[in-house]
Amino acid sequence: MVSVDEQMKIIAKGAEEIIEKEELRKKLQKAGKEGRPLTVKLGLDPSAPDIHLGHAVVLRKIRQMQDLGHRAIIIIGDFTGMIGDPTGRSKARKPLSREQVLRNAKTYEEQIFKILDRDKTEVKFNSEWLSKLDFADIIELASKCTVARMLEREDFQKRFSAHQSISLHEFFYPLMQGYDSIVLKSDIELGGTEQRFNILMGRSLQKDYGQESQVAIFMPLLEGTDGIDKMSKSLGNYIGIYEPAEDMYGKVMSIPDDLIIKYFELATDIHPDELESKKELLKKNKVNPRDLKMELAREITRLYHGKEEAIKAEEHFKSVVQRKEIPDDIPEFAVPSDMIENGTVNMPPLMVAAGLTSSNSEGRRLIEQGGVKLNSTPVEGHRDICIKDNDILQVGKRRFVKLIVD
RNA sequence: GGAGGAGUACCCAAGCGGUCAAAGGGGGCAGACUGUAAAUCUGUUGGCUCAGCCUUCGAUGGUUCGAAUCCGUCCUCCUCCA
Repeated sequence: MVSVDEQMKIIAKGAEEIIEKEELRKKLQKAGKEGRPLTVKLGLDPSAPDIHLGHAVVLRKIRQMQDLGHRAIIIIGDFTGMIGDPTGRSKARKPLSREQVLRNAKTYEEQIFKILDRDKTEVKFNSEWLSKLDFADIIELASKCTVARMLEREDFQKRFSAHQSISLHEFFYPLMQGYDSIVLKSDIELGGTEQRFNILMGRSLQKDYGQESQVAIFMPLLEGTDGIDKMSKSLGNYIGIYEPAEDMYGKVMSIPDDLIIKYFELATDIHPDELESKKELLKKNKVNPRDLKMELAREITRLYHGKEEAIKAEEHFKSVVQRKEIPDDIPEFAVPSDMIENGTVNMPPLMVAAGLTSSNSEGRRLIEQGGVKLNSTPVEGHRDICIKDNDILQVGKRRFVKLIVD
């Protein structure tokens, strides 16, 4: 069994805030003595089913706790999903349809086990208990929270003072999420910082229902590859956990240098001591940030694709990006015979046909800018370009096609 | 229900009768450089059979030699009042 101090250290790595640290220590001590695991709860809102490294921050933290012997309960908020979390919203969310929720939930389930330990995880839908509450139960639950307390929330506050509508049922979102904690008797609940209100509600509700309060652990938001905004699919700055190893590696290499440590902290499972030594190396300029970033890219890729794939992705990066070589496995494109005339070809339409560009004009521009290469030689002019079987056509740094000519 | 305002390219945003394929910024892409697909610098960013032509400024119908710009109708969004 790992010592309590060591556990505290690992759990605290990267966490923005833990409420309360001392309670956590006591829980860990007690659990250690009784030889039982702690129950860690994470609620997932079934509205965005594509998991990227940003979502993975909390999941990784849970995985770290699982590796310390604790167990996780993942709540798929199928019932709460019908209300929609009002957090950060300036308007009431559109409720999701029943089918939509179920479909998303299923996708989630498939994805989370790329990170979590299946043997130490239980997945539950909160409709299981929430749909069974009768009106008297709901009144009792609602009596535990005052209107003033509810309105403390910044998002409600704003909407209220701006005279925007807040439906009563939106007040129930935090209550329901808190009720989940009561049913599960959770010891710890994890969430992003934006979950502060909801998770703290769980703490006070558990106390009201005669339970020991859960410890709240808040994880910070992870910035996307642009280094500015939080990672999100709609901003296009995300690294999905299902992306091919090469893309994942490359995308990590494209993050700004000053995010390297944060990524190590939040997107990998490396030990806190190791993290410290990396910080130290970087601070004292004892390491080239590039090398550290390559290590990061390898580590993240390894987590989702395994060691072998990660090494391959690194090799690919070194050869294609650093040494500007041509990779081995290039997709082939059979050039339609009607595009060839006396062994020559009109280049822009060929690039469109091969899926390298989206219009002839774009292709022309790229050629003029020297971004198109045939067998490593920049293409000059658009028409009457000689091609032969097995020629390598390259657009930009990393789009390649092998031309097949009969 | 009443009164005003706004809808412009991937996004934000200027333009308010011709010189507008439409300023500027962001983002994207490419090139150079480098210690990286970091940073920095430069170029580029509707389409085509490309010194020319075609289609675009919420939709539609007008006025005009000529409209993103003026007028009518419609749609969507915002603000204020009730």
